[in-house]
Formats: sequence, structure tokens, C-alpha cells
Amino acid sequence: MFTSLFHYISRFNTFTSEDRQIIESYFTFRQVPKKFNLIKKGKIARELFFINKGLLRLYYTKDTDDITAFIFREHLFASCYESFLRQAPGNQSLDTLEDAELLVISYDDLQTLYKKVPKMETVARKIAEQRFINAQLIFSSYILDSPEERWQKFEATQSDLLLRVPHHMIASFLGITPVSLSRIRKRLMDGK
Amino acid sequence: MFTSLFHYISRFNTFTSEDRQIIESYFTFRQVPKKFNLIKKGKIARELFFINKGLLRLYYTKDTDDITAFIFREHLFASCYESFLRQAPGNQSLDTLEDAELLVISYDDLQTLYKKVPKMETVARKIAEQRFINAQLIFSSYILDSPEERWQKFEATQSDLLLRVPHHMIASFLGITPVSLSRIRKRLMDGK
DNA sequence: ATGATTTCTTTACAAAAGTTAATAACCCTG
DNA sequence: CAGGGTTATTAACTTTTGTAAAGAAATCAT
Repeated sequence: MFTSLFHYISRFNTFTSEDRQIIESYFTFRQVPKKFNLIKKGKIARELFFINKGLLRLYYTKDTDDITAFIFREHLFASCYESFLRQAPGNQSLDTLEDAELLVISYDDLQTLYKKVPKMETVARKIAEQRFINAQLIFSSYILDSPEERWQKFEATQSDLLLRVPHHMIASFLGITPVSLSRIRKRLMDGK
Repeated sequence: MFTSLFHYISRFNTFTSEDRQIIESYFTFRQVPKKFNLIKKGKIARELFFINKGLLRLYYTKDTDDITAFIFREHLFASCYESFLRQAPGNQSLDTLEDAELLVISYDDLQTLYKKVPKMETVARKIAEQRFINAQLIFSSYILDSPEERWQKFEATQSDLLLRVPHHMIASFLGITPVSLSRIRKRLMDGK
């Protein structure tokens, strides 16, 4: 159950089996069905999730419809980070897209864990840095690439998600409407 | 010379005077003229800057013209973070907009400093988290707000920069052309 | 299985922003 | 203080994307 978690954090630091036992004791296992809401906008994100199985979608809501901010895959930590880090209400929500198996830790427990296993501080810094780098990458693409290029990059790097996620959710992630995505796909199909 | 730096990091952790002496020894003071290039895209960002005085602009270059990613003020750490954190070539550049006074630390020295003063690890995590939160905020605004709303927020929260930074650099930060910014400003002047 | 959503595409039209170019005002800088 | 560069605005035109609506295909739930 914890194999994948330790595999992930071992990239950032080495942990003894005592460390591991302490760490394990702070996480709880949770199974949730698809389309389940984990964090609602306006609320404080109290929990951080490590995804053993399933797909999680982070999104903004504007008026009636919503805009995908990120899709978290297996073996990643996920949360409404901004809200989680600040422990203040955020404007993002987090849902499952598929039936999911999660390892859950609360904010308070995480702070305690930093004290009990200081090496986790390094892991946390690295993860924060990684998330920052990732956010930057997405942001760069928003700024520098056309919607068409963004779609092509998405197709090239995350083609598996095309089968697991409705296109209109991907469209909003790319910053366009489903209509526009459809046009782009047609344009590319017709050989430019 | 270090007053402002310690004031800043004291928000995240408490430091003894021995700590301070060690920390000071790792930073060097540097004065640079306006329009000076600190980090060039394609190169690895080897240094992190704490701004005692002046204004720094982080930007992307696309074809001939460039797009402002962020404007760093006094009393902030600045760098091409993505490149700095990964120690890999990045696609951002960093210039001074005004004559500046900087405290500089190299990536390698920073890693050593983490070892010598482990409390700096907490500071680094907090700063990484803050930068992430900040990136998120800008990104949210990109996604949720119209260019007009972004301009109004900028005007409301960073009005001092309007006098220190050319409008076309702000326009690209808002994700629009100078022409479009001019139209928006006119629209708002004419009482909507 | 079948009726009801959800999802995707397409069309026609409208709105927003980009592009190019011309002009005027403002600084630097020598 | 003169001239070259930068900066900001405006206009005309083009391109892109959004909006609304309708229909077809796929998926879901009872």
C-alpha cells in the first residue's frame, strides 16, 4: 500500500525503516468513487493526497462552467496547494475523475511529521519546488504557445489521458472552448 | 546591508547571531546598472538575488519581442527560479529595470548553507511555497479574469509600478499587446 | 434495454484581440 | 540642445476565438 509513496519520496531523501514506520502511521488509506468531490472552493484544503490509483482533477469554477487547472495522475501528491499551504480558503476545487485509492495526510499531521522526521522537510521543499517548476511550465506554454501548439504538446506527452478524460475538460485546461478544440482537431486532421 | 534580508527570512524562522554570521558570509554584495542582464535564457541560472534596491524584470523572449513574466520589487528573492532550481537551461531571462543593489548567493553555496544552517531549509521551503502561491495567483488571474479586469487589479495593487515600468512591459505581463492596453485604458477613461 | 444525460462536432454570427502603420510626445545621451 | 531612440496612442483591417444552437454519437442509470 505504501510502496509507491516510498518509491516517490526516496527520490528526494533516504529513509530508514524507523522513518518509514513513523511516516506510514501518519497517512490513512481512503477509497473514493469517481466524480467524488475532495475539496470544494471557498473551503480550506485540510488534506494532502497521494494517489495510489485513479485520476484527480483540479479546477476553477467561473459562473456556471468550470476550467481545468491540472490533472493529477497516479503516484503524485495532489491537493488545492495554494489553499493547503496557506490554510486559507481557496478558489480551486478537487474531484476524482475515476474511482481512486488515496493516501491521506492532514495539514496538522504533516507539520508534526516535519518535526518527527526532519528529512521530510527536504522532501516537502523538493515537492514544492517541483510543483512550482510544473506550474511555470504550464504557464510558459500559456504565454508562448498558440492553443494549437498546446494541444499538440498535450497529445504528444499525455496521449493516455485523451482516453480517460472528456475533451471539454482538456479544452478548458488548454485555455479554449470545446468548440475551438474541435476546430483545431479538424484543422490538423485535414492535414493543416 | 543585511538588515532587509534578515528582516525577510525572520518571518520564516528565528536565527542566532552565529547563524547570521554564517549566512552573511555566503552572500556577496553587488551593484548593477539599469538595463543590465543578470540571467540569459538558454543559460543555467547559477545565482539567486536578494534585492536591496531596484527593480528586476523576468521575461520570456518570443521571436523578436519579449513577454514580462514577473517584476520583482525590493526585499524579494529573485532569479529564473525554474532554471535555478533545476540547474538546467531555462527559457527565461532576468534584467534590471533600474540601478540595483543586490545580495547574491550561488546555487552551490546555497546547498552548503542548507547543511551549515539547516533552518535555512525551512526558509527555502517557505519561499518555494510562496513563489508557488504567487505563480498560482497570477495564473488564476490569467484564467479567470478578462484583460480589462487584470489591468484594473494591477492598477489597484501595484500602482507605483506604473511610474517605474514602461506600459508595454506591463501589457505583456497582462497577456495583451500595448495596443490593446491602450484601448482598455481609453475605454475606462471614457467612463466605460 | 431504453430513455436520459453527457459528450462532441458543426454551423453561423458576434466580439475581442492582434497586426501594421502612422504620428506625436518623451527622454536620454553625446 | 539636437537627434535618435523609446514610448504611447490611434486608426484600419485581419484573424482568432467565443457564443448560441442544433444534431449525432456515446455513455450511464434504472
